[in-house]
Amino acid sequence: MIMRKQEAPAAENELAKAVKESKAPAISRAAAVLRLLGKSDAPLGLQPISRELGLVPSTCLYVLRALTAEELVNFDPDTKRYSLAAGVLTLARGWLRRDEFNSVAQTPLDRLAQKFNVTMLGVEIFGIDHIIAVAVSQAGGGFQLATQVGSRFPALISATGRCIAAFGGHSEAQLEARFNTLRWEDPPSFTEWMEQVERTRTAGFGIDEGNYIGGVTVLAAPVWKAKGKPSHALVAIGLTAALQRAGLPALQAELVAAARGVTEQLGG
Amino acid sequence: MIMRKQEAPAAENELAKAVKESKAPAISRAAAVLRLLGKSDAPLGLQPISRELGLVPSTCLYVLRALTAEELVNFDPDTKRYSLAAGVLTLARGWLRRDEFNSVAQTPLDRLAQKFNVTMLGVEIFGIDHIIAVAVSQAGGGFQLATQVGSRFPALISATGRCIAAFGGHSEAQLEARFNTLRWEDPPSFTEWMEQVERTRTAGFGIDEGNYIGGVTVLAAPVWKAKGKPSHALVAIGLTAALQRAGLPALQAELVAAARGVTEQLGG
DNA sequence: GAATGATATTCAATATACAGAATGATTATG
DNA sequence: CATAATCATTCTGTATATTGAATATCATTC
Repeated sequence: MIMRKQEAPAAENELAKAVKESKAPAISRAAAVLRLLGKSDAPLGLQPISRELGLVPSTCLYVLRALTAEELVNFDPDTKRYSLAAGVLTLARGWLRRDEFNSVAQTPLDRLAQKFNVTMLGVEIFGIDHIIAVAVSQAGGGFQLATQVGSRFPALISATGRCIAAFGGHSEAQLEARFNTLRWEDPPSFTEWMEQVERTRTAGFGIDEGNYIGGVTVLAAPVWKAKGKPSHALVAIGLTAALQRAGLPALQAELVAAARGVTEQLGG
Repeated sequence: MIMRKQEAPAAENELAKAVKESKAPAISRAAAVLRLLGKSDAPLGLQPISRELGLVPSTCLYVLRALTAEELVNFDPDTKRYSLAAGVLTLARGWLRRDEFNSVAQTPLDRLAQKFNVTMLGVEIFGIDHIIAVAVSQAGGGFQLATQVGSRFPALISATGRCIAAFGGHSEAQLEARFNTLRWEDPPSFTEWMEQVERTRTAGFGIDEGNYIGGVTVLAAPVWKAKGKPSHALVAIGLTAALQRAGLPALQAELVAAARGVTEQLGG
């Protein structure tokens, strides 16, 4: 009996390509396993992992064992389930310690969060594909948001997206293709959005008023590490109503000024 | 001409062993590279990396390329230097999101940090070898300490060490061997220390008064995820003088109570 | 500015990591 | 409780990842 594979799980195709093209395929597999375990809400057994990633179980087992030996993965011998281990935190700490943007941006983020009682993010931009929150500051203490560091978002979403569209040097065709994949709570039309992008270019900051999340306003100002495309952005997030009381124009001005300050400190 | 290798760098021997014994040696190499880049204060070129880890340059290059493709490593084409990339943050976020201890412990940590104006840590215990800070709370806002998540310490150091010695079920010979490798600012003798360990066993918490760091008092109370050895600990850190004013006995009692509460929530 | 040293990168032979089948171990089911 | 079904794990031949030498590229020194 001959059967064709019914459908390939999302992660499988990319991974297969990465494995083929790399001269160290085990590393691509390992990274895929780590990401899968990071996404999963519960520890996973060998089979679900290998199935989801399209890996041969025996190969997958060796990968998991190697990762366990490196303390990047935890193995529970009773349930035979795997999960991320605390070792990944140590790597993250190494990154935080050394990232220039992170150390330079933290102070202004804290200041603006305090002054305007908003949540502030510093994000790193990865082309037109996605952005990652690399620094967070939140008024009122609440430490739970610290875990948001490392969050990934589509590049073109919300206020940061308008900045990337405005300053990233991408063609309108590219932008539209990407734009159509986005999920908003209250989506703007592409032409509306392009107008806003145009305004972002002249104003020097992007604004999202309830598109991404209803009742929430997001501001973003680009930061340059070097000439060319912006490498990072400073982001302010607050309830639309509260922001209007706190003085939106003042926040806009200070956000842009802070982004310019960070850019200068980074030598951009 | 025949030459013997002069001396093996610290990391090299362990790595060589891990590579030999694993069925996925590329993963051990990748992990070693990531850790090296995490420790380094500046981006590194191919040669320094391969030299330090005892890897063949071409192999090392392939490892770095694979890690770069996975966005765990950044490559600067101008300087040809490698550094950690923000991808490691995303992994860490996956861990933080899902770790049971982390989510259960954060609230009591925040509460104690506020009430006694101390820095609170939640640490995960990795046998007699080392511990990793997995949660942090600090009074007075100061966000810079958030980057301390992921820090590694020797298991037997300071107050946590007394807990691990008291409840970990290790033999005195094991303990003494490890103890002798520790670095303290004001080292206790082994017999002094064993007395303190004994007291820790009866009191249910460990205390370090200026041994680890002069003028700083550290308290630690063990947390059990399952019967047997403690899996985590809650740690309070403060200036000795300030702690005495704030009421050390009260903090001790509340710390032990909090640890017991966390243990219960974890089903230990 | 030529020459030297160091570095990154490609290339071809081979030791070995990996795929797939076979075996144990464990859990579900009638 | 027996039997099936699923899962984790060991085993073995082979495609290939790794190695070490060769080449290319860059920086440094005289």
